[in-house]
Amino acid sequence: MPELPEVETIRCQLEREIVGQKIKDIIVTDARVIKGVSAQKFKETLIGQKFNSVSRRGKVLILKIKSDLFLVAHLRLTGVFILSTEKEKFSKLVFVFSKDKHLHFCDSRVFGELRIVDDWQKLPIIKEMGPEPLSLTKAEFIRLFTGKKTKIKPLLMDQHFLAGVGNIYAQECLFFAGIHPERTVDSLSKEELSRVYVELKKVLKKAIQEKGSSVDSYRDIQGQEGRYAYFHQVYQRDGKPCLKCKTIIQRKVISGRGTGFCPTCQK
DNA sequence: AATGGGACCTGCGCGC
DNA sequence: TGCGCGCAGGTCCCAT
Repeated sequence: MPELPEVETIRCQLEREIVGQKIKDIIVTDARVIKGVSAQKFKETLIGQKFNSVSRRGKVLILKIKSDLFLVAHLRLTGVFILSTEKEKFSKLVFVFSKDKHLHFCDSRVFGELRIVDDWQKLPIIKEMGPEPLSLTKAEFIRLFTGKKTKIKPLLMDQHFLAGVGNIYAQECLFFAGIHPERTVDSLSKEELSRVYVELKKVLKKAIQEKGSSVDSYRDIQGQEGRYAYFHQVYQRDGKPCLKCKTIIQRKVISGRGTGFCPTCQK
């Protein structure tokens, strides 16, 4: 499932591969991924246009066409962009740039969405989104968390609170910070919060460097797997020994989400 | 204010 | 080998 590092990887690759490319045709095989307008209207609006730039806010991709025309993509759980002229599994829609340049939007669970907007900043998901973790200073991060009574892990994943962190990176950063995912934020000392800040940034940066975590269907736009799953300490490692202390990693559902943690390393 | 559960959707892993 | 069941998960929405 794509979180900030995966979406950033895709952003960067799309920027390189499709900016300046003219959309010659769009083939829609499953119109459910198009939100807000009909497939016909979607095609009419985009065919003949060029992508100008690709940016990211949280887990949302913003493909700029003109100052008042944007394609906004949310991959949700299983959405991927794949650059390929072959038939692709779960392909829902293809942007045709030329005979040898096709961009598929594939999504096995069909939760992902593509929409056309004239101002992406007006979208509720954007307006209600918390700050970018990689742009926050330590002081801002600590101020943001201070006084919250919620459990730390669901708060890290709350997009209204902090943008881009999902189930993988919330778990991984708490492992490195040595914090139990069920600790309430107001029980954390400044020093512990500071550790969460430092480890979150480290984990996100390292994951971007490794092109994300390929769990589920996530691939980069060339169809390559991200390598960060090799570095996972707790995510989907329940029943296995902790890589630091050999204690068996536990799994617990916290606020409805499966959560792995080391009962020895995380207090 | 904060938490919980359902809905959306379907591939996949598991048990038999 | 094949079938059926239920889990997983990001986000939104409603209820408590």
